[in-house]
Amino acid sequence: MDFTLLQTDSQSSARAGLIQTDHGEIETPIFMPVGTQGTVKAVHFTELKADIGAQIILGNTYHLYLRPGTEILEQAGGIHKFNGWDRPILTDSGGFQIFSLSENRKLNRDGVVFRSHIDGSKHLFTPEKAVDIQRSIGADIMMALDECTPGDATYDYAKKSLDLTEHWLDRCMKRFDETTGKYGYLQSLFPIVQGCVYNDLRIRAAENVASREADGNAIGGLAVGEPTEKMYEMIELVNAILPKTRPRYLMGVGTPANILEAIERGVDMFDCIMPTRNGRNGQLFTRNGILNMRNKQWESDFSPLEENGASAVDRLYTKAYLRHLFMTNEILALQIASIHNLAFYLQLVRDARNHILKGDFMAWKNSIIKDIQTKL
RNA sequence: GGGCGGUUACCAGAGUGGCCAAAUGGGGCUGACUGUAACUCAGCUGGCUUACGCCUUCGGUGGUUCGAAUCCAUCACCGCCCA
Repeated sequence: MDFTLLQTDSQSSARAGLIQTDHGEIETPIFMPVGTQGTVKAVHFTELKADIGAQIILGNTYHLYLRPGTEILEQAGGIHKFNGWDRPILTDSGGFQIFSLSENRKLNRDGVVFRSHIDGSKHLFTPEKAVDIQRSIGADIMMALDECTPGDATYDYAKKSLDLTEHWLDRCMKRFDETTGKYGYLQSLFPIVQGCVYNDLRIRAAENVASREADGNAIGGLAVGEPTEKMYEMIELVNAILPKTRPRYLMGVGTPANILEAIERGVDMFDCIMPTRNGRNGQLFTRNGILNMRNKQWESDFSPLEENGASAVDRLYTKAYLRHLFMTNEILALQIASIHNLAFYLQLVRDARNHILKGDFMAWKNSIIKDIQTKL
């Protein structure tokens, strides 16, 4: 994997770049739709490419390991052959599930034992195994196994958590170096900066990660309960340390405003379930803020979903019709909302990139922030 | 004409003397969702009120009772059966 830094903004830390993988190029800043189980929920790949312009999507190690399992994925010849997505794929390691499924797991220095949310069976994930599974899945970008530390963790907990993540990182890197891809193309491994909201921990974590000279670096453990301003502070702190010559991936973030603020602070890659999950739950992200499509106010609003929206669905369907589809629990509602939201997100980062290249990123960003008036 | 059953909030439908402004489901309104156990979850859904609380309700009217959605009488309407 290669990264070319094309432009750095003169008034901020925003960057425009190009990632090259064996499955194609990724223009940064980029937003990566989340496809946990090997599918971006409710969205076809044809739409993902044509309407949305997705360049890379996510998968999840924990979920793909449980179903369909590595055996099937290997038989298929890797995730790309299995699901038919021929562009880059990034897999999260299962570190987020340590956070989100905390009721169903036990942590120790060796790894994490998950009790399956499907059948209750127990599964040990070690750092080595997380790499092995991701080799079997065949992601272009693999993530190191980390503990996603809750945003409200105490200093003592955050420090112990970081100790564990750093210990696991040693082992992930070692396993990564000892193994190769199974399907004839190169895979990269991104280490992850943790440290919660504590400056000294974040600095230590960023220095540790920077020293690995990985193909790219990630910032994790943000937007998990800490104040938004703290999140921005941590991004600034960490990006001052992470190498400029490598892409920086802010994991799991966020709202449109979060993404613009993070781009300003030098982040290149994003993923978040918001456009898809919130879309399925009736929420539309637009240039003029957030719309809850179940609200009565759209009942007889026959205007397009969004004037000058980024995708075909914006012109094909009216607000009143989409509201009707949500109210009647029609599957098409989920599809339209997901496509709209993802197209909005991809357009947002595409615009950001163009304005960075053009040299007027900050002025553009400030006007957008004003327009979207996100509730978060 | 006779017999039986029924009439409860937007709908369906529990409740058959006090713990009932009334279960539950649907519908409706609003909100939440940040590396996806999520087409999910939460609140509200008679009136006034931030709340406490107060007021008006269970087809109509009139009774019995300390107290009625619940018991009695009667009227109205609906359904089924017999003639």
